[in-house]
Amino acid sequence: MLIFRTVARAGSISAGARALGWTQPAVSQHLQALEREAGGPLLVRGAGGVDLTEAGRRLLVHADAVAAHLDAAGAELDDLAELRGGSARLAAFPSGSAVVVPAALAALAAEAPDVEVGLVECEPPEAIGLVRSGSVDLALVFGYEEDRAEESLVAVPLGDDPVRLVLPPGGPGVPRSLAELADEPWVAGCERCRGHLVACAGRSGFAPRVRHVTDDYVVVQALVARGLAVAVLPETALTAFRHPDVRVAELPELGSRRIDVLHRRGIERVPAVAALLGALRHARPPA
Amino acid sequence: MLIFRTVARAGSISAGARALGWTQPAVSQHLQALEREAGGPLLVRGAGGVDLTEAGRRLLVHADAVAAHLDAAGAELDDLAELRGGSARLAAFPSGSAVVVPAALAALAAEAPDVEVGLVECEPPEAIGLVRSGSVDLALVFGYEEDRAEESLVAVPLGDDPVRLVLPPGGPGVPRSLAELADEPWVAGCERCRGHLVACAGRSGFAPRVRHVTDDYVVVQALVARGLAVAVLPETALTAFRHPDVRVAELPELGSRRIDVLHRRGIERVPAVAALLGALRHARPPA
DNA sequence: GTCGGCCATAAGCGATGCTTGGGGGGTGGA
DNA sequence: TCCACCCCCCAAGCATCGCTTATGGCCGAC
Repeated sequence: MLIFRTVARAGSISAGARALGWTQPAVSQHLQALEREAGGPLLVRGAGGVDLTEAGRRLLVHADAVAAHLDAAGAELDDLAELRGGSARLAAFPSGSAVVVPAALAALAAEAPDVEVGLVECEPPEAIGLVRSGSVDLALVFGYEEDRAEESLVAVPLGDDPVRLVLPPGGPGVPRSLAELADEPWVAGCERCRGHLVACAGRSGFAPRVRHVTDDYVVVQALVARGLAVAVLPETALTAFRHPDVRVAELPELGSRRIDVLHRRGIERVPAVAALLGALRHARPPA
Repeated sequence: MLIFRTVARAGSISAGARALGWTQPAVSQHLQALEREAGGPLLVRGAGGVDLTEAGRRLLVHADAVAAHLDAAGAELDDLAELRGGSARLAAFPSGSAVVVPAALAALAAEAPDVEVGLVECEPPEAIGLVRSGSVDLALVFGYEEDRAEESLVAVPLGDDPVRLVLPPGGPGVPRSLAELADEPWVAGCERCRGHLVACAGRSGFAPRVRHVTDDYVVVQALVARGLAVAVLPETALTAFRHPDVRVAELPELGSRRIDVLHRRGIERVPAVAALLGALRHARPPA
């Protein structure tokens, strides 16, 4: 149909063929095929070119409209491919939303200002559900050694986030091992973080007394700052917010949590998603 | 692109293939090709089917529009092919316009009421020009033996139109040959008709004295009815109008004129034109 | 764990669709 | 009037395209 359009504009089959870079019989055959399925002649072959029949004139109107839509579609797809538009949706856990995501989004906005990114803050289990259902494209999640990786989703490692000890102010020095804190009351976070604490404590031979439960790292530090408990928090959470009164100690046995970006297989080839993923990786290079 | 549309509606490549009556790999390959020229993924393959990417959703909008235009074009072309619309333009000489054309148009209107026919009344030379330039599709023309056929145009014979002698009332019987009228004053018509008269007279050994010139057969008969001249007129003109006072005589040596429909090669396959041509042939079957 | 659905890949082969070569037809100029 | 050019169609050859069958990976459900 686009061939027909070219010929109609050129005024002759030969001229149309030249415009298309083809030979004249090729174009002629296409037009014959088109006329066959149209059920009647579309153009009258005459001296010095062709004239459109009424059917041809009607078809030309639609052919122009189709060509316009094809052009528009091509332009839109080009825009998307070259990041002059498009969007990506991201789910991220709280401290990641506070540290990694703003940096990544700022970098992405600088290099691709027309890409729109939507953020949903939620804990990893929910984030995984959102990725599976297609509600978001990427999920910034964390996991500990004891957590097993999500199958059927692609995990892009963004590095390790070491877990730190968070102690009240003015205490008696820094403990050398977790076992020294066996009798302290604890603040624990979400289920997975609590699991990690319990696992580490178990390796040190005790079961922590979890007195407070909150996954809000500001609340955790507020409690610790008042001397009501001790806690562990990942480095990232402490980067996001650091209460001036708490003391932070490194303790190798606390290990670290993995920070990954999860996504469905294949979606990483969507330009806007790829750009966001790249920005996230750049904001936190794999350790 | 229409394949993509089907798949997007069906929700999976396999379902789309079933809807199209194809196999799954065929559809899959088409989509890969489409994604290749789109420059990015259009759909994300996942469990239980595919989800559209943003590019896919945008493309789908245009694909729907394109499909709508294709459907509309198909419907219009079907209408034209089956005579539920369309038009044809006809040029015809005066007496033909008065006799053959109305009959043909009435018959055509009865069997294809939605076909519009435009009539231009003019003499054959002008009609031929209109056909050549494409201003009309068909031309009802006449010609005598001495006129040569138009080259490069198709002539469909509609029969012969015998030439009659038109005599004033109350004359002395019917002449047995044209030579008996050698001394009469004549009314002659258009150039070709006058040429035919002169040729016939020449074969009878005289040159007619042409006193009046008009190609209007009503005027011719009015002059003859008043006894001002004698004339020849084709049978068709006398069918269109017959002055009550003139006498009409058959004279074999006057011969006849051919009545043809002329058209450009190929245009007879346009449905509306074919219908009009058929109606003309039916209204005046070839003699 | 196994089954069933979904998708991708690979190989085979018929069909599509391009090309070159030749001929008919019409027009304009020598 | 004839020739030359341009237009188009037709036929044959052949590469490519595109569909098919067959197979394997992946995932979710029973």
